[in-house]
Formats: sequence, structure tokens, C-alpha cells
Amino acid sequence: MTKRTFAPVPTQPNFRQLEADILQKWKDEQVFEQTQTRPAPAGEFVFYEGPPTANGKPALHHVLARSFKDLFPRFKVMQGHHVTRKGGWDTHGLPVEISVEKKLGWLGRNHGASREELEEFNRLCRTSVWETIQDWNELTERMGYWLDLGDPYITYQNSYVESVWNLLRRLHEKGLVAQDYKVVPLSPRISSTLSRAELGEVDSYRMVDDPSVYVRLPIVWDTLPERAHAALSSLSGEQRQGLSLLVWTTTPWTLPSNTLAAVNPDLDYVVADSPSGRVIVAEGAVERLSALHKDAAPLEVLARFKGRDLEWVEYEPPFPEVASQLGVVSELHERRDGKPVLHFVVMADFVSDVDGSGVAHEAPAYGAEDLEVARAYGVPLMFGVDDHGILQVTHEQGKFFKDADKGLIADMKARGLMFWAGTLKHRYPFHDRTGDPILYFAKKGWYIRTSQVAGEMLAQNEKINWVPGNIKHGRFGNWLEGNVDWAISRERYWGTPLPFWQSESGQLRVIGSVAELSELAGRDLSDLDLHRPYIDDITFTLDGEEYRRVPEVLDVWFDSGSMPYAQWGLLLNEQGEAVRGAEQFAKHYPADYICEAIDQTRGWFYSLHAISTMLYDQPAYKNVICLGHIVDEKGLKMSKSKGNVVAPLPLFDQYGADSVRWYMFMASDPGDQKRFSERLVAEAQRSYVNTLWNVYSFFVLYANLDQPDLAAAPAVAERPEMDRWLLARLEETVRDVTAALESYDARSGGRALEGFVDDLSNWYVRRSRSRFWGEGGTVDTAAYATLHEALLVVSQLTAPFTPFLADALYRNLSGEESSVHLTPWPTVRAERLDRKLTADMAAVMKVVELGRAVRGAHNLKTRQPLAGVQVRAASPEALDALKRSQTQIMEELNVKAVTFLEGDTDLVQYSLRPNLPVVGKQYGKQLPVLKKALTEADARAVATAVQAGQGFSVQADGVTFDLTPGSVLVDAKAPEGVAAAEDAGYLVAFDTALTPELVREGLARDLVRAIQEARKAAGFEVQDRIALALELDGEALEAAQAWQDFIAGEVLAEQVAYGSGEGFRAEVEGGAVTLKKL
RNA sequence: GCGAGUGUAGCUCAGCUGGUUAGAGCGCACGCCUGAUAAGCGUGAGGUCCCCAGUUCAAGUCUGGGCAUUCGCACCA
Repeated sequence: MTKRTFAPVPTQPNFRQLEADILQKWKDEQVFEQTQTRPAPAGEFVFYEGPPTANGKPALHHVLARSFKDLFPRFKVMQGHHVTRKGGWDTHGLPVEISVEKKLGWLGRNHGASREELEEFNRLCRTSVWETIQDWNELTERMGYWLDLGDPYITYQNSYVESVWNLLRRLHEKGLVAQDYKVVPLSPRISSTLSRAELGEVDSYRMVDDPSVYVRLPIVWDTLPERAHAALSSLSGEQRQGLSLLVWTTTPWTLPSNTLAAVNPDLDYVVADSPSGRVIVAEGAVERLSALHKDAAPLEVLARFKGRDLEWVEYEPPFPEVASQLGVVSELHERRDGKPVLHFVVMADFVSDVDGSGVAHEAPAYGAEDLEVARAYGVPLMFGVDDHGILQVTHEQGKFFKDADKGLIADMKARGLMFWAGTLKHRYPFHDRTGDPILYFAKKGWYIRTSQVAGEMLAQNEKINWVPGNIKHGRFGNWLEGNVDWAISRERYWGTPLPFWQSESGQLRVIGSVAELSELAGRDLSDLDLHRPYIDDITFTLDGEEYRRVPEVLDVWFDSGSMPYAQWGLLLNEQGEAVRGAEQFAKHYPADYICEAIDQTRGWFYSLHAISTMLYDQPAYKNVICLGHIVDEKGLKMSKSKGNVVAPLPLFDQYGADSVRWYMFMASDPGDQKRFSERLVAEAQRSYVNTLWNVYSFFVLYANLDQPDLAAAPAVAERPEMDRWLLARLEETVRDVTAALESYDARSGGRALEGFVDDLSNWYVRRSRSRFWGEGGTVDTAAYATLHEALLVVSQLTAPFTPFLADALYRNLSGEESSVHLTPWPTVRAERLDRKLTADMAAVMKVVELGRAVRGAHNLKTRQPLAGVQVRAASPEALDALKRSQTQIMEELNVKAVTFLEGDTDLVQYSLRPNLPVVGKQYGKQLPVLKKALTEADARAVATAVQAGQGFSVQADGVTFDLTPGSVLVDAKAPEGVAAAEDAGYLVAFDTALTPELVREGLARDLVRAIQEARKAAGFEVQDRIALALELDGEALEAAQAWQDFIAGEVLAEQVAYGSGEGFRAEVEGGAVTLKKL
């Protein structure tokens, strides 16, 4: 490095312009492209882009995610890795469909859609996904998120869809695909399956009065199981007559479909004698039920037993003819394999005695929990209400389900089944577009039997590094442990069509490729759009049966979870051999790193993990960062309805993308919820970005003045202590930032950087300013080289965090027209690490800090020099360091002398405390006695011994403690009234007596300050030499005359005259001064 | 209801494996133009570490219970 001029930099930077300039350079030089094509000695670091839904606008939480997704790949590239940065778009899904439905004025998924309507619908969906693509690309580029936007994977492309089909075929081959019921919410008038999101919490639920009825279902004695017989054995013959289960429901329309009655096996149940007859209820419900018959005596309890005693007890259903009418059984109380098919008591731990009777009526076709119980007992479903909400049975046949309640209740009352009928006010969902009450209904759907591999998924989870770590066994681990089969089918139009062709007799053929389908169909289908309605036209014949595709489309999580394979169009043939995409897949699997918001633990993170475990017996990713949600300053979710959404692009313009990114890394740990405000971004900018810029500006200003020959700088070992200290701190920072980023810990890395820049600015530059002034024509090459190297390395360390600022600094400082992002990541130069030197400097900084505190507390202006300061060190090593640095201390504290106190001085009062980490375990229960001994000991003698590195003894309560110097902490305190401060064993005390000489010097320094202020007001540059004229009298004149050389040197005055002069004139205390540039 | 987080200064947050006088930034108060930086520097005040009980020589930290709050709960993504 020879002498050269650095490009000048402003003290007030325009970060918006700087970033635009850097973006232009990246384009001109194709920097990102170079990272893709240049040799990568460290190999591939595999990163997956989590695909955003394309039709939504980008928001602040995307900035958060993109910041983290950019940071680690940049770091890895500088370490010599190659990182493929393939973009991706999720193009299927409900948001797309809803927006098009509204555009078309549809009420919902319209089952009556013709082929033409479906075709138009899907065409609009396909174009809709690109409406906001420009916003995404602009955001991505503006914030410096490097991503290959030119070659993204798109989930609706045929190659992607085909690859997904292939995965499904393979899962089917493993026996993991099945069909089963699922209870879904329907809008009954149009029989449209809705999602939970379409039943929004606020808009869809209404307070309604619904029936609340208790119905008696008489038990069947003839087939009573042994256990129940024993439980009821105390009842007399008369008491057994008419004994009934008392069930409670708020949905009388489900009673014709009654299939089972459920009790909690662990609750207590009783036979209660009521005006309506003897009933079986939970004991905890007896009081509640007594209250229903206001004028009657409390219910008498005739027998007690556990819920589990009732298992398999049969009962008479409320509508006994229905099961046969529906074809579920051939006759009432039909038995198969010796067990009742319907209408018996089952065990269910969700049954409670908090409401109702403690006996639940079960209609599994209309409730998810009921369905689970029915599945467990292998019971068929009864559909007394069809999927349009119309009753199919009883005299209420043909009525809308909610309208049938009254007639059903009247009928049961007439037949003596009612115990009580009333109403209940509660919340119930309605469809916002049709206005109809929601009907929960069991429909058949397609599942992947993930519960069969839940154990394997848990085992594979152990191999993943989760950040934050608690996700692994908390949120994600629990989600895996509670695994239920994955319902992959959706009754929608726009999505990956399920590749399931089914024959009329129910045979299933899962298609794994277009080629396979072409062969079966007898024609080339390569150019077919694989979406509906086109794919539904394709049928084929096998074994004399025609196969048609099932109507459903695929869950979009399966789409996105397929991206490791489908982004390369991976296909395996029926022999398991890869016939397409194998090379790219092998190179990019599994991922070294992925990152998305924490809600992806049951979304993308899960679907990636499930598919990978089932098909490859390994995790899809090794390291994963889960980001907390970003909320507004009050902690409220950001939403358009609340009006607190923040647009990212104006934020970048105001503060710079670098500062926004820095805020995202530093505000809190990534997994924590992050409160956002512009104030916090501004703060992030001040503490780091602006401070770093100021030091850089300082360096460039003086380097251009002095033209240092950096190559001529002495070896590091020969430089002043201050330089060696800074370079030691620099290597510590390299070590700490590298370790932090290797651990996916952005915040610790950022804090190490921030701490170093603070030391650089407020200690090194502050203490070393004068070395950059070029006194007498000499140039301190050591200082320039040290500062230059620190800034250069910092530009490399900050590159992944703040890529624009980093590149701007690096290009100017290095003199190379090449990006910092193409430089190698710094490695630690261990020989420069110096633990002792950094500790020594910390002691000096502590003393200076204490000295400033004393001046502040005692109103001792820093400009007024004092005769001296007395300093006590906490340790012999610290004492040595302070002695070596006493010039620094004198200058910082503006004193004439530093006196170092020894242990026996009268100035200091000592107190002793046990050093608990050292003696805590050793003395344990004796610690109170030890404390007493230290309190009573001769503290001065102990302090002297400790400072001399000698052991000592103390005693109390007849116990003697032989202690080492490290066993105690010595606190030093100055007497009252002395201008002193103490902390952590250090003490600083000032001699505040002022001699006439010190007063004159103080006045001279005031005069210097005034002249410097005049220089600035006159617009002089820092290096301008001047002619000075002093019109002073009294003490000011005396001080000026006595300190003339000092004043001249400080203000760069080559001529000093007394009296009036020419040039810029300023009033000062004691007279006036006049300045003229030479 | 179940599960996972969180609760420390007015605000945003550190405080790893129990240890000393519990810290930082912002805000607030006070001081400061001193040849980098006033979008700056320096100093200070400000604490029921959510509550109760326990273990321990010693608890912000460990255990149990309670309270509050955020997120998730399988056809939103």
C-alpha cells in the first residue's frame, strides 16, 4: 500500500444514495452472479428459500425474514462456500381462490361450476398470482437480499406438479396413502366446504338462542354386560324399570343420527330418582339437574359406580327406526362378531360433568370429537342430515336442519323421552356470504398416514439444530408427538390436482408422472396443463374398468414441503431410479440452513420434515431459525384493519436498508416477538452505523491531509501499546463474530461488532487524535496503518449484516474496485490476541471513568487543570498497567501528576468481602462466620497482604480461617469530603487545591477553547495555520503571556501579537481575539 | 380447554453454568464545541427482577403453586 488519496466522504452521509450507488455497482459488476460462478473451495452451503405466497404484498415481517435469510449465506460465501439462491413462489392456495371468487361474485366453492366456469376460474387464478411480483422484486433488491429471481421455482408449473405427483406415488407405494372421513365446516345451502380462516373469529360467530334438551334413553337389560350388571345390582326390580341414560345436547337435529352415548371412564356416575323417572348421570351433575325441577325434592341417589362400568351397555335410541332406514343396520340392536353395531355406551375422556348430564349423545357424522370415538370403536356413521342440511329421516324429513328442532322435541316429548327442554344462549358460526348457519359434516378425504412414522420423525428431529433451541422439544416436538394423519385433499379448484385415478368399483391408481399417464391414456400428454379442468378430461381403462381422477386438489403445504425435490423437477421411475433432476437434487439436499417465521413449525418446517423422513429417512434441513412475529410498538399485531401496517420501502429511504437490517438483527433474539417502531430503527442507526461512519470519515479526512505511507508502518510488535491494544481487540472481534455466526447467533455477532466500534471510536480515536495531526511534518504511520486495518477488517465483518455500508467502506479503504462480498472472511491472527493488554487497558478506562465521575460530582470542570490525582489499583497487574499509562490518565483527567496509592495510606478506608465463587463451596455453612471474621479483621493489614500477593488469617467465634489473596475482595473508599470515587477495588481522588499557576493555566485553556470556537465560526479548516492577535487585559493577559507557546500550538497560530489585528474578530472573556488565515 | 413462550428501570431488552453493589440503549436530569463525530461526547438519578411458598450459607437464576400476557391447536399462510 503506497501513498494515495482516498475518496473524500461527507460527515453527514446520504445512505439512500450510497445504497443506490452500491446497487448499481453490484449490477454493473455482476457481484451476485460472480458469487454463483466463481470457484468455491469450501463446497456447497445449501440454502432453501421458503416460498412466499405470490399474490400477497410484501410487508415488514418479510423484511425480517429476508434479513436473516441473507445474513448467513453472505457469511458462508465469504468463507469460500457456494450458495445457490434459487427463488420460489407459492402459487396455489386459498387467498388466490378467494380473491377470484369475489371477482366472479361467487358465494363459495361452487359445486355447480361448469367446465367453462372452472376453466375461467383457474385461468384467473393463474394470472392473479403475479399481480404483486414487482413489489416483491423491488423489496428484495432494495434491501440487498441476494436471490436468483430469474430462475425461481413456481409451484403451478407442470414440472413442479409432476414432481409432486411422483412423491405421492412413492408414498402410496409405501402404504402411506389412505381415504377416511373428516369433519369439515360446510355452508349447507351450497354444500361448500369452508376453511377455518373463512370462519373468521369476529365476523362469523353470532350469539344465538339454541335448544338445550335432556333426553332419556332407556337401557337394555337383556344384554347388560357383567360389569354393568354388578354396578346396578343394588337396584330392586321396580327401580330397574325404565332406567335410562340421560343425555344432553344443544343440537336436537342430530338426535335422529344418534349413534353412541359417551361417558368419562374416570368420573363417578349415579342412578338418580327423578320425577321423570330413574336416570343415569354423572354425580357432579345431580345438583344441576335437581334445579331443573324447581318444585321437586332433590334427586335421590340410588346407586354409585364409575363411568367405565357402563362400557358396552346398550340403550334404546331416540329414533329407533332411523338406523334401518339409512341401511346402517338390518335390524334394531344388530350385533356383529358378538358386539353391538350401534347404540351402546363408549368411553371418552373429553366428556365432562361441568355442563349437562355427564352423558354425551354422539352423532359422529357431525362432530370431530365424536368421529374420533367412533373410529376407535369401529362404528359406522349415520347421516340423518345430508350435506345440504336437509333432514332425510323422521317426520321432519325435507326440513332444513335448524328448522327441525321444534318438531323433533315435540315428538320425543309425546313419547315420554324428554327429561327437560329449554334454551341456551351461546355463540355459533354462520357463513358470511350466504348467511346460513354452519353445518359440521363428515366427508371422505385423502390422508397420509403420518401417525405411522411419528416415532421416526421424532428421532430425525433430534438431528436438527433449532434456533431458538426450545422449539425442538417444545413447539415442534410436541407437534410431532401429537401427530395425527395428514389430510392432504382439498375440495377446491385451483391447486395441484391429486394424481389419484379411481375406478367405479373403487380401485385406486396413483400416477407418478406424465409419461405414466400418457401410456395409460394411450396418447402423449406432455403439453397438457396438469390443472383442472384439463386433467379431469383424462380417463383410462384398466382391467375392463374406467378410471377417472378424483375431484380433489392437494393441500398447499405439501406443495411447499416438496420444494427440495420439485424445484429440480425430480422424478423417480417405478424401480426407484431417478430419471430427471437427480444431479441438482443430490447437490442440494439436505439444506444446511432454512429460516421462516415460527408459525411454520406446523407449516413448511413440518411438511419438509414429514416428506423427507418418510421418503429419505433423514431431516430435510440441518439448521433452522424460527423468527418471532413483528408487532407494532404497543405489541399489537400489524394488520390493515388496525391501520398499523408499516410499508418497508419508505423506511429504507429514510434510514437506509442497512440500518433497518441492523435493527432486525439486534432488537431482540430472533425467536422473540419483536416490537417495531421507527424510533428503534433510528436508535439502531445511531449506535452503530453512524458511529462507524464517523470513524471512517475521520480517517479519510486526515489521511488525505497527511498522505501516510501505510506500507512504511512499523511491525505490529513495535507499535505503541495503544495500537497493539486495538489490534488485539480487533482479533477478539473477528473471533467472536465468527463464532457467533457459526452458531447462527446474529445478535451476539452484532453485539461484538458494536462493542468494538464503540471502543474504536470513543477510546482509540479519542485518545489518539493528536497522532493524526502531522506535527512538525511527521506522519505517524503506525497510527494510520492501525486505524486503516481496523476499518478494513470491520468492513468485512459487517458485510453480511450491513452489505451496502460495508461495500462502500471496503472499496474506498482498499483502493480496489471490487466488492467486499468477494473477499475472504477474516481469520483470527492468534499472535495478536493479548488478554493481558486488553485487561490492562480496561483498568485504565475504568480509572478515567471514575475520574470523570469525580469531576462531575464535585463540579470540577474538565478544562480546569488540577495539581494531581491519586489512584488505587485493584490488583498488582492493574497497578503496573496504570503506571505505564499515566500519561493517558493525566491527559484524560487534566492533571499534573498521578500518585499511586499503596495499601497503607491514610487516605483510603478498606472493607473486605468474601470472593464467593472461590470460597462459597469450600466454606458453605461457615460463610456467615467467615463474613463476621472479615468484618472484624484489620482491613488495612489484609489489603496490604493481598496487594503483596500474600496469604493471611482472620478469626471469629473461635474459628480461624487461613485465606489466600484471591479469597477476598477489597473495597476501597475515600473519607467523607474528599473528591473521590471508587468501584470494583479502584479508587480515584483529586487534589482540588488551586495554585495561581493552575488558575492561569485554566484561563489559558479557556482562551484556547474560545479561539477554537472562533476558528470554526470563521470557517477555517482543521489544518489551517493562522496569525493571532490578542486584545486582552488583567488575568487573561497574564495567562496568555505565560502560556503563549501552548496556546499557539493548540490553535495552529504561527504568529502571535498583542493588541488589535486584522481578520475574523471574536469577543472573549477578558477582551477579544482576531484571526487571519496564513 | 390443551401446548409453547414471555413477565427485570418510564420504554425496548441483557443477565450463559446459583455468588458480590442487577446491567445496556432510549427517555429523563445535569455538564460539555476539546483540530473525528452535537443525528455527538461525558456524568447521574431511576429497580417489589409479576405474586406466594420452598430448597440453599446464598435465588433474577433452581423446585412447586398462582396471576397476567403473546402465539399455536391439523381445509389461512
